[in-house]
Amino acid sequence: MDYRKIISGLINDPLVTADDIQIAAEGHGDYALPCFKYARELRKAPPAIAAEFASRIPDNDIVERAEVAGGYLNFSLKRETMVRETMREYSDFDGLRKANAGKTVCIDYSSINIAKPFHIGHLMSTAIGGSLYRIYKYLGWKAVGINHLGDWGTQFGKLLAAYNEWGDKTKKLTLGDMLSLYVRFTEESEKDPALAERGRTEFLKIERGDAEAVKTYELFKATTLEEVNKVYDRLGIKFDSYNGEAFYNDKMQPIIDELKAKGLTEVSDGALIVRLDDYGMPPCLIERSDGASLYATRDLAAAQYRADNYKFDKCLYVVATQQNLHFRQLFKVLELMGREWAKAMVHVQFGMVSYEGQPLSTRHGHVVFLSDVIENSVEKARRIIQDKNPDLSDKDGVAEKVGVGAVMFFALGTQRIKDVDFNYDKVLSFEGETAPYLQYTHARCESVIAKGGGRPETFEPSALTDDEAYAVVKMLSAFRDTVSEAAEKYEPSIIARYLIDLAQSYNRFYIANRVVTEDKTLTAARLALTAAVSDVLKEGLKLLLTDAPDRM
RNA sequence: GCUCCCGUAGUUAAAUGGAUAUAACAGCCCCCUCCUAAGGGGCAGUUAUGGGUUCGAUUCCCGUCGGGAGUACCA
Repeated sequence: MDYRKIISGLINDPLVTADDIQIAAEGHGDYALPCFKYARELRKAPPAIAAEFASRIPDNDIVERAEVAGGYLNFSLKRETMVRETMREYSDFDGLRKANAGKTVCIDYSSINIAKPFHIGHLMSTAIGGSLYRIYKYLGWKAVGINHLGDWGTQFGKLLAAYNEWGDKTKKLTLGDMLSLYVRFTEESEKDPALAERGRTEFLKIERGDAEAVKTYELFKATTLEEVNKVYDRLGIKFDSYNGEAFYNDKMQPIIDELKAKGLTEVSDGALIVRLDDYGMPPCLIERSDGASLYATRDLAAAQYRADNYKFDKCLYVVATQQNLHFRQLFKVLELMGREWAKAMVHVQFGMVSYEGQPLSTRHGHVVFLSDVIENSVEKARRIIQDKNPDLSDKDGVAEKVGVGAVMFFALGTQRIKDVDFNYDKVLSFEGETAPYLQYTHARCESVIAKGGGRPETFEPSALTDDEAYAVVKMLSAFRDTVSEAAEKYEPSIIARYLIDLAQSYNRFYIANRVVTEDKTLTAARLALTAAVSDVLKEGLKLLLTDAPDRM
């Protein structure tokens, strides 16, 4: 039910629209209409206007009473009606899903580099993108998850040279091996120019399709993906495409030709550029003076490929805020090329990740591996379970869910634009506004439901009109709008905030009231409320890449 | 220099232009003979700064200060 629309309809004044109705402040009923802005037009004081509106409201099934408070008109709903309606429809997404059926969203996220460690710098893109992927799917979109691999460039020639020189071919290659080979190559090639030259020639071999070189390059790629996929599996992250830089190698020329044909390019200092002075941006580099393609060229080709193959309605790039200029340039060039779909592209940016106040640096060893973070978090969860609930069955399974949840919430709990300084104290905090708190509340609900004999078939809405229960019902009624808003703003943290508020309201209810009592009617109603909270917590957490165990 | 982003309790964060700015963590104090205390309650403590727009500004606009990022052949 859209209460704003209903209330504005009851007032029935051309000046008052549904958007004017807002959620009332604490202790002022359910909805409120500030009447200040009508004062000029109606030439009356706001309180008088509020009183006038109040007097017009006919008897109805929705609004219990309308009270004037200063310049506000406050509405209290008929709680029983509100409870009945909310409990019937709080999790009904059919309308939304129908409206979104047939829409496609491409989400470029995680986008790791081959042969580089998977560290906490990749956490944000992976978590935000993975969450958005689930949110859009939940709302009925077709989502295409794209891991735009960093799998091309001269560094692979260097790595290949290093591997041929020092690599132990008898052992199974690991990501760690590749990292140390690369570091060693960088160090030794500073002293030995011949080595640097070998790196270049090895890369040429890959480019030209030399069978041996390509085979080793594929080994690097497969090895990286194999290790990284273990982390993705733990996090429940999925991709529909791993087409990365290498994939677009042969797809850039048509774009370059078109840019030239349309007169958008010029040659400057030997490089091919698109001037963007008119838009307050530095030029977009298309080709280096030696003829090689660049980042932007590849991304133009990738965008075209996605438009052609997925026919997206939206195309999201979940990439750090540092690359803001690159994406503004990219979108502008596409627009200048006349691509209608350019305005459907969004850079979903997020803040810098640092570690103990210092920027992350693979070269300086100032990194934290994501798998280590997850392992530490799961380990801490295991200790807490051992301490608090040693008889729990499937301790490892629960520890895994709680540990992973804590890490995901660290990434998804606050607005993505905020910079984050990674520290273990924060990630490993399991109290207060955290995933374990939400999981705990969910487990508490499930435990109560089990004690009460399961989920009731029917219940009496009038038994949930006390303040604590009603506050929970109001939270439940906001679930659908919350998920929609998170999708519209590309902001999973909106769901995280919401779940915290929901859990807090339920925990207050739980402390103030006994659910399972002698009173059958009351018990059924409270169990129904508990079940609803439990379901929303579970569904909501899933959207945040977190599983909620039934016991913990 | 120019462009973009961010400044809210000690700390980390909330708040479609609305009422007394809301939580969590840390601190102090309470609550398990009672459905999971990973919980609940209480105390204390905040909008960088100067203007402007508005009935009303944490929110919008301009300036200042502070922090971060980017700024031609890396991605």
